[in-house]
Amino acid sequence: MRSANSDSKKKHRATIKDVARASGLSSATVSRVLSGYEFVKDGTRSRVMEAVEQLGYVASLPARSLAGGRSRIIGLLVPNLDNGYVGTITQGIDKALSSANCDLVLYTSHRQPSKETYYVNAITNGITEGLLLIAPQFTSTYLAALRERDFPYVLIDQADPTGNSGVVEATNYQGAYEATRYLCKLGHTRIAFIAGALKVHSAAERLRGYKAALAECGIPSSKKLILDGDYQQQGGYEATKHVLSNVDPPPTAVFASNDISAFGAMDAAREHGFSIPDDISIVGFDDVPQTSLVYPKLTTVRQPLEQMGQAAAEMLLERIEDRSRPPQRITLATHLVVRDSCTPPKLQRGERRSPFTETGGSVLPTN
Amino acid sequence: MRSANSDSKKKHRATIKDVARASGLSSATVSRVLSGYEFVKDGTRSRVMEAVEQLGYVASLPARSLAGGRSRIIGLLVPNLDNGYVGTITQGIDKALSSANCDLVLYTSHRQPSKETYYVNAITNGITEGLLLIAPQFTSTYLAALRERDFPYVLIDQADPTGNSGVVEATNYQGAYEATRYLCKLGHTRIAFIAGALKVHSAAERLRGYKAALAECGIPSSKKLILDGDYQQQGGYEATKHVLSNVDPPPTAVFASNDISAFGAMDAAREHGFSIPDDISIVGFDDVPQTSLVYPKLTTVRQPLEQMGQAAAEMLLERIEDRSRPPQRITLATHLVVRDSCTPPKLQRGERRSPFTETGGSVLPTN
DNA sequence: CAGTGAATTGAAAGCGTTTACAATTTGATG
DNA sequence: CATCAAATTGTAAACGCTTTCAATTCACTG
Repeated sequence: MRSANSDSKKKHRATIKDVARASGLSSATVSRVLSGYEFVKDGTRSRVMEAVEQLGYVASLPARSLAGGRSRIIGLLVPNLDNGYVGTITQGIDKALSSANCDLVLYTSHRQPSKETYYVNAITNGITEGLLLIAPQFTSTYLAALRERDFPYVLIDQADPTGNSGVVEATNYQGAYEATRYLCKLGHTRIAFIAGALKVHSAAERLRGYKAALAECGIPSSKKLILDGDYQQQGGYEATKHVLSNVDPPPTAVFASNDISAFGAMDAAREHGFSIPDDISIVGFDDVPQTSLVYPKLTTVRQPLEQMGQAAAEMLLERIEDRSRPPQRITLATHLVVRDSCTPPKLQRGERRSPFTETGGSVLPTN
Repeated sequence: MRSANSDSKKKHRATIKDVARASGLSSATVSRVLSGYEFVKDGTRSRVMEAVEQLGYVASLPARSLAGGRSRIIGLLVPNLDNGYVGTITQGIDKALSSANCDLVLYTSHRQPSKETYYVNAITNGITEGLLLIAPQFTSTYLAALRERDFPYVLIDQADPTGNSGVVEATNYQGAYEATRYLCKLGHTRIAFIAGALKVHSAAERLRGYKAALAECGIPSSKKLILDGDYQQQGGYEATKHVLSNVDPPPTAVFASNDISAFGAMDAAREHGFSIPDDISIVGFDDVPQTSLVYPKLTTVRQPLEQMGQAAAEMLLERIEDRSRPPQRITLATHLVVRDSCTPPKLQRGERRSPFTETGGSVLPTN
């Protein structure tokens, strides 16, 4: 109604045929030029490019991928978006993908809580060439379907029990070990541990690291100090609340399986009248951006989230190029980042300072 | 190589023809059933559904959208992902989209810094049915291209100068006005303002609100107290650093155009030896999740980010359904959320407390 | 029981690419 | 100059779906 073009005809976007016509070639040749085929005359190539430029032509994604070409779209399955964790990883993914000229489709895993398989079906039947999964909980359901389709995917911060998947993770065991050891060396002997969702591989590894460090420092690990958690702030809060009111004497330090639950622990400690770090030391895991926003700044184990995202995206791209390549596993190093949330414990009546007092390990300078 | 199927043949995913064959109908009928066409016999419908179920059939997205069907994919153009701002909005978008059974393709705007138009071309030629833009800076370039294609889109937290776009935003002017007024009523008379990137509409509005409140409270606004900012933490830090060292007497309060730059202001204030809120009050804008993580908890103007995302997604969906619908504009209310970062100013020698002392306005209870 | 319009289904034409396959050119060789 | 392989381009067949168009079937009406 409101159009008043000279040519009339609703302006259709340019198709490959338009380019072919404009350059006096066949659409096959145009396609070849555009997909970088080798055997095209230079003159032809430039004629095509000129027409493309002039018409503002961009290939239709659906058509291209229907015809078997590459869609250059990668799927990303995330559990949520509200904390920096996923955002930071995604940043890395985006970096790698944008240099490979790929786009990202976001899937949130809460979406079809029941029928995961259907969901995976939907993803793999889409325009997506591959899938990145950030710390998925239901690996078994997903992975079976994915592999059955021979669909390229990479797990981020989660292991595949069968070991058949591409995986990018960090040294969870080692990181937890170092953090716990750090607390021991500060003189803490009652160190509570807030576990993550234990079906997630990283959570189990961190627990292992915690126990190992305790053992090495000659501190018996106590069931009462190992608390259930779920990687959420609320969970960290409740666990800490519980341990402070029910365990006597209370722990002098809390090692939370991730930063988010460490934030919850901080809340609970303060609510309990404890000041951080004077009355209780707190350590987190991940080093999400918020760690240096909280007060006091949180000492934590840095997981190179952005790099992990980047590495995973690159791995996926390689798998897409070469389907035969066997699944790799990349483990990136974690580092303890010492900030302001830890200090040696106050001595209670009758307590002696533990023999470990030097600091050690691969400790990064304060940030 | 490793397959051992009875039928052999690399297992192709089921197509519509397979379903047709399995149900003894034509693919046209299957298509009709699947797209909810009205005039299909109940018996037919159930035969189709059965076959679909049995084969685990999911329609191919590329094929469907090539053929003119709906792809149910929405594009989202974001400036970045590292702060909670975008994440929270996206959460809302995701909520609305998932109830409409749509997926999300993520585009980051830094990607093609030079040729935006090409970028828009690429987006609109893709599988995307519509586009959501979060606070885009280069509206003019984008919008022209978008409108020329008659491509449905909605702006979030950014206005279109020409007023031809669907827009979802918050009461920026009003929010800034209330926050400033709140500071005035606490007794502050030297209130610094850290501006946002002024090409973003919201930033300009917030500045307007600040000035208006000052005027109403009879406080002359001073150029020296209006600082350049860019909505980034670093910018807030530098602006505050600057104003504290170069303006005498220094401001007793800082109103930052968004939370992120308020965090920067907090850093700078502390670095300058000021304690918050005793020596200086600070107010932010947005109410990102981090606000209650920082110490002291930040008093801020809450922008209903999640709701904004949701509203925008819904608006876009409507526009897609009915292209003729004129562009709407939704403005959601902001509220001042009082936390711990503000207090009446300490009186300097010779100063009198300002006449405004009651609190007022639409103030939400502390959180 | 013929007639009529609605309900129901099928056949086949695209949608815009990619990609065998085939045809034509070109260049070098003998 | 004939010959052969390589280089270059075109033709046309998919890809898997939606959607006209037409055909068939139904349910009534008169």
